[in-house]
Amino acid sequence: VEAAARILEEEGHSHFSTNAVADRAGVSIGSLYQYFPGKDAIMGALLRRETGLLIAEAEAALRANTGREAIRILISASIAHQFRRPRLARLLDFEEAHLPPSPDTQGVMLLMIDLARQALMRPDAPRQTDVSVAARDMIAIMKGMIDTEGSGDTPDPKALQARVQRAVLGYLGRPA
Amino acid sequence: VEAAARILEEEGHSHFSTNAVADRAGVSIGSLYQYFPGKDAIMGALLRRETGLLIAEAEAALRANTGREAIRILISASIAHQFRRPRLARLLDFEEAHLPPSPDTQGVMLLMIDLARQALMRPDAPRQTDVSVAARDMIAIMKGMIDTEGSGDTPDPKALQARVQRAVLGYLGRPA
Amino acid sequence: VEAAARILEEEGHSHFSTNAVADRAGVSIGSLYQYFPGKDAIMGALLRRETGLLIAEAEAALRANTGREAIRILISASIAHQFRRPRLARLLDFEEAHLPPSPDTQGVMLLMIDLARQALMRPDAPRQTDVSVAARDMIAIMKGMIDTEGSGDTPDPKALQARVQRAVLGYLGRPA
Amino acid sequence: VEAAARILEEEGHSHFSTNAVADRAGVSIGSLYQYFPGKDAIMGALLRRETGLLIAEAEAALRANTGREAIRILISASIAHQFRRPRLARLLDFEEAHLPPSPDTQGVMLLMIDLARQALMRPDAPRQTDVSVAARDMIAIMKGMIDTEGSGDTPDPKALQARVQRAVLGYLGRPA
DNA sequence: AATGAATGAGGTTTCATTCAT
DNA sequence: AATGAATGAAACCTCATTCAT
Repeated sequence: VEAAARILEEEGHSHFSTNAVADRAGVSIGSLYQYFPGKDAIMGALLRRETGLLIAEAEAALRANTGREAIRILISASIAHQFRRPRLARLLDFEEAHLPPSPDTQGVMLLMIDLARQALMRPDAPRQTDVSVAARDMIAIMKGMIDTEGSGDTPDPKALQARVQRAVLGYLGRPA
Repeated sequence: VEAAARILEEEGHSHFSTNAVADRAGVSIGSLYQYFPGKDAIMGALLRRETGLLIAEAEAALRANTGREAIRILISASIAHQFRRPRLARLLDFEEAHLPPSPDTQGVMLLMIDLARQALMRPDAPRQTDVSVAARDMIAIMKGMIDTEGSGDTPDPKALQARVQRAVLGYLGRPA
Repeated sequence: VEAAARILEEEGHSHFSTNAVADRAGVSIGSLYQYFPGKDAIMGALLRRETGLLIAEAEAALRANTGREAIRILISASIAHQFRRPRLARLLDFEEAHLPPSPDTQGVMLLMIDLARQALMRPDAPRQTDVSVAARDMIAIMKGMIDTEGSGDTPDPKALQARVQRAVLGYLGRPA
Repeated sequence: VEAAARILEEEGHSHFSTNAVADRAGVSIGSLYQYFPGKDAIMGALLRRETGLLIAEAEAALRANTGREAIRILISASIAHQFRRPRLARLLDFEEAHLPPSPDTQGVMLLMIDLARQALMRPDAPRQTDVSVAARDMIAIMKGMIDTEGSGDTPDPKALQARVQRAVLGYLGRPA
């Protein structure tokens, strides 16, 4: 799985082949197929591994004391996720969107939206006309900003966090 | 080029092959190679063609009377672009981000950011500490929201325009 | 198709691969796939080609003047088929029996049985209690004897014809 | 060996792999290779095991009182063999014919022919011009009919025995 | 200028066999 | 004696590209 991750981030989507993964991992192609039923399964395992930490951190938002705190956690979890392995995170984002839907892999975006919705229903959160739509927009804003910053070459997580919060709270605080 | 577009939006990335494009276009593969040096060149031409209208519409922002009007135009141009051919726009977005960077193809994002910057420098626009950063964020927010809405199945350009404006103006109007 | 035939008869079933066929035919593997959609299609084409003459000759039985003459024709067509390319005929027999059933390829045996039935319904043919069963048995007897002789090393079509006729007429002439 | 048999008859020739056999047998692939030198050896052992009973029953023909009785025994032994495990018998038939010839495995047919010859030399058997040829034809007829019936879906051993006897005795009783 | 047959590197996957444990 | 992870040749097939016509 780590071999797959490295190929994706260092060589890009088009060099991601089962042979390349086996080579990188230092095992034979036959061994690769003893642990994964096929190419997609490798992608799937990588996706699950990479999103695992994001999900775990994002779910900490559920245990926050306030809605604003929950939102902060969602943002910082997303930023941390993106900054751990920027190129990889972006490529996997695309895979997630274009893979055959499955509860296992397709769900990160939906889960994030759901967490956002729960945060927005806290009493201290800015009241929204349609919480579902607001949650979706919120995640979309975060994603857009974090992805864009991630592709730049002078990433600054601290500053990014401040700006994303500004955007999200600006959106939420403004009447629809 | 139109054949390439149709294959992408109807059959997806994995069916996009030079032979398929030639077939769709009703010409021989040989002829295809007399007009394009290779597969990437076809993608590039499509990318330029598709972003052409977006750029033209977005540049109308330069001729707006006010900064707010310019921002509205940038947003509506982006939404119109996305809604013209939703699937195609999303796929090309990915290609744009992952193709070998070239001034020709990678430039749309940069151009949009530049237009946003000019809009933010109008006297009536909300004053920003760092106009370049704000312009980049603004475009990132737009992109994020428009892309996400585009993947849903009940797209509503009018409502989307309102929400994107809410997000952008919310961000811009809030102190950094 | 001829390359496929030669591989089967000279090297056997286990050496029959798309690469081997392409090699034998003196073309690249890519070219092979421009003419056949897959491995099975090559087998299918070979099967049709090889059984074509058998069927044509066997159908001459329909135009025979008497039932006995029709039977003679069925036998001689089968023998001629087997003696043209003995090993190939035997291997294709197996393929026919084990390929996914399709009217195109599965039908030879059934067609032969049907022709036999029509022959048995001629007025001069030995009367049978159950013509369908007799026809099936008749073809089975022919097949068994011709296959066995074909795998020997001193094949003698003339003598074989006489013996198969003896077997078939012996069976038909004997009360059930 | 029984695992091999089950795979062949339940899943067919294409699922017959050493790993599958080991799995079915509930042993490791390593253990399999301690008892059999290779894949072919497994096939060979199965072939010998399956033909063992056929041979034993067929050899009872030697102890029959009359030639006609011996012939009846040969036929019923063959039918019993086919009906015990129809699909398996047919698949092994093919293997037998296409494996590298060896006295061990290729011999069943020859043995049957020899038994038939001995039966034909009994005083009460229909006199034949060439006993060897007649014996070979006799076995070929039996094989052809039994194999064909075996591939149908309404097998009836009793009726088949009657028809095979009719064919064999019809052949033997008719002047060459 | 147009054609499309031909090419072959390279992709995914299977499976008979080995060998360190 | 038993295990099963590891191997890699080889199978099927695709597709970007070339080039003689």
